[in-house]
Amino acid sequence: MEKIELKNVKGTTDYSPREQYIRNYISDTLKKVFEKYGFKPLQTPTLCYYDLLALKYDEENDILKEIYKVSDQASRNLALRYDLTVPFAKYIAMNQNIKLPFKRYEIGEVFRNGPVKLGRDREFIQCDVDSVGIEGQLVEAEFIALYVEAYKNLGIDIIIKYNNRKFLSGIIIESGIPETHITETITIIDKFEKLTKPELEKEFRKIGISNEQIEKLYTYLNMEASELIKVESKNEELTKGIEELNTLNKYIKALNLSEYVQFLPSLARGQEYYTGTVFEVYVKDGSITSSIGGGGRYDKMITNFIDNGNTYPAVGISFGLNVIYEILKNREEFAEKALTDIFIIPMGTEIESLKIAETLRKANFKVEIEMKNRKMKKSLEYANEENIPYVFILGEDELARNNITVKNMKEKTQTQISIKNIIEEFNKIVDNEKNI
RNA sequence: GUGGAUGUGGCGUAGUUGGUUAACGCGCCAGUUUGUGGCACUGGAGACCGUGGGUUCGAGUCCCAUCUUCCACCCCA
Repeated sequence: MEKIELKNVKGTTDYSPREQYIRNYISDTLKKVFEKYGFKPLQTPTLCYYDLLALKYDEENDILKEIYKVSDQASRNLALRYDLTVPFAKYIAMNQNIKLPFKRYEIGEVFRNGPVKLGRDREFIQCDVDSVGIEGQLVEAEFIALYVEAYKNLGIDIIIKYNNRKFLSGIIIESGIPETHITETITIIDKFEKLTKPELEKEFRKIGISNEQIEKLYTYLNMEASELIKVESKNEELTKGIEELNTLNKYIKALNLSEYVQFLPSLARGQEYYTGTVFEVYVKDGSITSSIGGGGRYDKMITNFIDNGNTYPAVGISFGLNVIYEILKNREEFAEKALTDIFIIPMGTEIESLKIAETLRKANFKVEIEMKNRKMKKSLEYANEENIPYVFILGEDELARNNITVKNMKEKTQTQISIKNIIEEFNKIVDNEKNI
């Protein structure tokens, strides 16, 4: 047999038990919060028809180049999904009997055949929470509350920056920039925080925006949330955007969320499909500069996708699982976390040990048994490396007295407890040590 | 896609101006007497020096190509 070189496909990674434990912890924590807010789990296939994924786009679009194409034995043109939104829209289109509003979350693998760098794989997990069929800012405020609670449960302090796309396109029109330049202008505005003023002006001028227009734009981009009420305009888009922002602000205040949010008039988010409120979540202390979550309202996308005459207003947010993992991985609680509670070392008492293991497992302990006939020294070394807090030793001596030795690895103490009352007596030991 | 780096046992590295059996740390395995751990000591396994060509009496060390990984830019999640 020929030897092949072992390596992972570019842009994919293995996650070790320790790493995956943390990743599971993150998604478990998030799922609980999602369900608390009434979002239901939805699972869609990773394998799709290529035509479904390409539907929204023309041949020129970059995203098409990033789609992994595959085919089956019948030569069907298939592809791996590149996001969770298209499958979500597809699900709604295929199940038009579902009652709106519909709220779902999905955590799943998506694939993009694009550039690879730190924190950006070609196969990665996306975590999306969306509601469809609800207009207005109430649901948006609830998404902010959800963000706050979710990150609080993960122990991460955040600040949510928000803006409104109608406001954004409104101020562009108000500044006298032609409507044909809205998208390009937004792309530049998105860099507002990153670039210096001269750099920005250079970019603006490149697409033909005059200095006067730039100045006008700037007065809006430097605005505070409290100043929005004062703005008067005949521009319908701008008026609507401001109205939505003011409504959202009202809810934010009422829900006591003000300390977690910040109005940022230059926030755009890349996607063109957003139509109203947009959010972006950042770590409060700024230790990580890229966003750790984001989302917004996209009222047209599903509507256009389904195209059956009904409207499907939608709001959705996503969580950056990878960057959350990067934040959590160095925490001590995970580094030293024991994945097993009890390690049993049988000394010629394999059958009895297995029975005891079953008893302990029924009481919800995570139990491992030494299966190799190695020296006790080696077994203890293993327990030590794995940070397993308790080792049970069952030898002929103990068995003769119906006892088992319980060893506390950290305190280096050990005592014997009776096998018959093993759960109670062990719990007692654990409780006592907690009190110390 | 453009530009720049990188590639030596499982991991991190050393290998001087090309010259006999490629070194070190960590890890791994075994032992330091019998059923007790994180230390120490002793011994051991493990590398076609990314791959393919070339130069040379001789290459991990020089040349060419190729791949891998990484870092910028671009683009985005």
